[in-house]
Amino acid sequence: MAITLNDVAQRAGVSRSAVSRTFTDGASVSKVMRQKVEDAAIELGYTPNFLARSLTTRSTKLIGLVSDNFHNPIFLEVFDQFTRGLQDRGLRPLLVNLSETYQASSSLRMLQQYSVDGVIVASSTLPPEVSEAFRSAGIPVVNSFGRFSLAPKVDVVGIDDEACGQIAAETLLARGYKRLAFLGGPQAATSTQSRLRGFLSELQRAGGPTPDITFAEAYSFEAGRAEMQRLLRETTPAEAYFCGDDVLSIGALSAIRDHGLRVPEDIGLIGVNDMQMSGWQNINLTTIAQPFAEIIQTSIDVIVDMLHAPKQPAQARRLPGR
Amino acid sequence: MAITLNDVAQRAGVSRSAVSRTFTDGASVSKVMRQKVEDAAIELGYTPNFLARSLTTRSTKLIGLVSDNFHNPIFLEVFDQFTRGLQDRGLRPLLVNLSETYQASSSLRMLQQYSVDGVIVASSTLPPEVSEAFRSAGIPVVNSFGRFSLAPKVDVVGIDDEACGQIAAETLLARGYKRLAFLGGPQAATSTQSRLRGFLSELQRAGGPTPDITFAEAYSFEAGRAEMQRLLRETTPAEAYFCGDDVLSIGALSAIRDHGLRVPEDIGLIGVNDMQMSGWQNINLTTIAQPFAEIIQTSIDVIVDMLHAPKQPAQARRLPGR
DNA sequence: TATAGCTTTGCAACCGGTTGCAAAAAGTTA
DNA sequence: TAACTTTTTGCAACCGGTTGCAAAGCTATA
Repeated sequence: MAITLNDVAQRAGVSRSAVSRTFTDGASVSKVMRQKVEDAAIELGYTPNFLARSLTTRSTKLIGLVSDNFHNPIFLEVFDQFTRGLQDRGLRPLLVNLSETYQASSSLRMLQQYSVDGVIVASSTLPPEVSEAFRSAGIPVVNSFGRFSLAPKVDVVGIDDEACGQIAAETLLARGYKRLAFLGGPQAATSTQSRLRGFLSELQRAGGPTPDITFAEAYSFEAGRAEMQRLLRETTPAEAYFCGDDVLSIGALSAIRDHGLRVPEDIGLIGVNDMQMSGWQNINLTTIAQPFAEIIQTSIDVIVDMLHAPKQPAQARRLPGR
Repeated sequence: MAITLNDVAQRAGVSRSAVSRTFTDGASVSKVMRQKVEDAAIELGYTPNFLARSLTTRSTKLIGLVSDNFHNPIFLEVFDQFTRGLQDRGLRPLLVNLSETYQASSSLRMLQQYSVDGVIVASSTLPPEVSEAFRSAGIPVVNSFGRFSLAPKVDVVGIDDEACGQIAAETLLARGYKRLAFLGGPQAATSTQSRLRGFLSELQRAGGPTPDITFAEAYSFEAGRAEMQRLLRETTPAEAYFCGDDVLSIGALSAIRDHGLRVPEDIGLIGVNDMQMSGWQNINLTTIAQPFAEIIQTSIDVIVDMLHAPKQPAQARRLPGR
């Protein structure tokens, strides 16, 4: 069926090792030998089998890309950049979609079976145990968009959620809003908690009044809309809201406009993520940009480093938004 | 390093083949043997190496998922469903992001090197040659969201673009609009052309006037907005527009509203795709739903069938929107 | 021309599995 | 208990590559 090393060796009238060596860089082959082999290879249309090779070299160039976030549009950009970044370095993303039906534990076993060289867990919501399981199985792993910690068990690259909260407070205050409020994502999420912490500390520093604090059920349009509707109906709305993320903000925005109020004149609003669509003129949301490109680049750098020098102590990095 | 077949065999005091057989279903192993092996395997934490196995079984369960569409938010849903569908059937998606820097030809070679069992090309814009290259290399391939053809060289599963155009005309006419217009995606795209054809034929059947026809530069917000702005400025706008897709429509929508006109009172608008966000209350777009789930399911079914019975004649399927 | 030193090549074992085949073990039947 | 089936098991070859080692080939030097 497919052309193998043997076929080429036979065709070129040389040994199998000779063929192998011409396709391994750094191996010693003479000019004439290389020529003979390459001619035969081209003639037959030979391509070395990476998987067979990986058996002895113990490197598949396969990287597990594990995520559970297939609903927030921002993640399409994330996948785009991850796949390109990996491809550029000759690595191949094996995509794993974690869900209720496909659990982290089976993904670990699966990725082990495929001898991936490393794993990138790209998710802001998966618990750290998921990444840790890979590490204790001896697979290099980095947790992108994971939560920051001073003594992380695995390498983490994420945004600085506290800084986000500070920027939000700063920006809203600078624009003249006084009575601010926090409309977070799910209360249990650490990203929510960290952003809240940063938001509060900056407010305190600036001497502003304590903000109202509520949480939406999820990082989704519907949740943001529902919560803002409730706020407008049941409370005296604040002058400006710091919302959990852009999708949430857009939901809140729709509720505010439906209520006959204008943004930013009547109510201020600031989101997080700087998704493409936040800039669309009919949405036009003020938002804190996450350094997606940097996070992804750094994550890839980290995993690549680990491939060469495994078992450094884990390190958590957080990059500031703007 | 990792636990291998040999380790388990030794630990259990049996032959290598015995171990292999306990992990191959359909092989003949006695109760006691199986027990001994499984005990040893659990004790050592053994997982069979899929890649080594694939060498002899000639099946990797790897499926290349090739796309160039990492910007239209609808594709996040597409990737979500593809990955889940493949996982459910024990297949593993190897993601390939085609772009200027990563060409189709190198992806073919790469996927060959990884001995993928099959390839799904998920794109409405890639030329058929891309899929055809896989087929002529002997790799089972299906082109999802590809263009329909009566004598296709590879299997295609896509929407019925002509039917889309008809539905659009029907719907707009039924809602009382008379002077319709077509605001398509890129003129060169066959999807654009087919939708136009269906749109025209239905208008003709219904005896409506010939519509104005223009094209946007791309399937994007900016392109839709720019083209609609031009139309509002330079022409007498039609009563209703059939737009290339949802993102385009949302761009057009924003232009219309900025121009002080209301949808649907002043101008009608209908898109294609039924993206999640089209239903968001502050967008609220009328749109033709594509049967994404069916297309993806069918694509997977087709590729799975090919794995078992390769080399059926290629067939193009098109599923109607609604 | 003989010798030393470096480069190139092939042999054979190995990576972690599978599988056809024949021998061994177990189960049936008379 | 013997003869015959059927099931289970191990041996050894193989999948498509890589690589340590020693022999062979070359070049340079004396």
